[in-house]
Amino acid sequence: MRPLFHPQVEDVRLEAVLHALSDPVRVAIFKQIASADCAQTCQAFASVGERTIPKSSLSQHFKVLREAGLIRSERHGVEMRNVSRCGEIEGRFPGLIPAILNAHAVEAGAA
Amino acid sequence: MRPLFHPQVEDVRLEAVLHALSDPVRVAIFKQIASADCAQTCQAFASVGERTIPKSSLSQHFKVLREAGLIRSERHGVEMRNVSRCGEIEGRFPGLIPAILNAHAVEAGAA
DNA sequence: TCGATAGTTCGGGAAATCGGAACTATTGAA
DNA sequence: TTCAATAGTTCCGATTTCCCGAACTATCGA
Repeated sequence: MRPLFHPQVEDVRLEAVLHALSDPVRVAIFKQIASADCAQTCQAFASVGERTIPKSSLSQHFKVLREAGLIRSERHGVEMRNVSRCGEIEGRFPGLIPAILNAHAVEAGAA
Repeated sequence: MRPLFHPQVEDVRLEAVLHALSDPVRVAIFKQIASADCAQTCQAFASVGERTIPKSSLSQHFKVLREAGLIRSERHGVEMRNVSRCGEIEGRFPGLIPAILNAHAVEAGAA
């Protein structure tokens, strides 16, 4: 099991961020992590909306979010704790994440 | 040749917008269309940076941007004129496009 | 040491992407 | 008109990426 890779803030690529958030499951995960006041485990997302996500897929989704620089994952005992890196990204791409989260909210509200 | 499809503003999906802009060729195209003061033809993007883009791929890229609601394409004689729909999208997802274009500029500047 | 839990990795089938070749639409000559 | 040229689109096969079940790894608590 190779160690988890987290890019430095200055290496975060816009392309990777947009790609990571262009998937409904991943935005849902990211949104919850970004708005939670405590770290979220992967397990917490075994189902998103009505869909059940197999854990291999879930693991891949977390990897994409992590390697895009959107979240930070740390092992604590048997589980993984995920926190958002919104603050750091805000420094690099001001307004980007808030605008995306807001757009997501607009869409959910209007639909 | 089926007619070009343009979604209504209220049908523009965040997911589609982010996906469309998560490709380097497409952001480059969109950025130029968004900042141009006159309509751009597809032909104008036969090469992006150093790469030469085959026209079948170019056509697909324009289709993705168009169906995501980011640009409007209109046939004028033998050529296609493309303009951005930034204004409309700003009404639906405030701040989203400016934040993405700004992030793109940041990246190009820092690299 | 064993069993349980939480994730990761592997591998094969499904879906999206790329690009060359053929096709369509429009214009401007001859 | 017909023909050639230009600008895009569509088709289709090859490559790449994505999805998810099965097997594997790591850590903890009996």
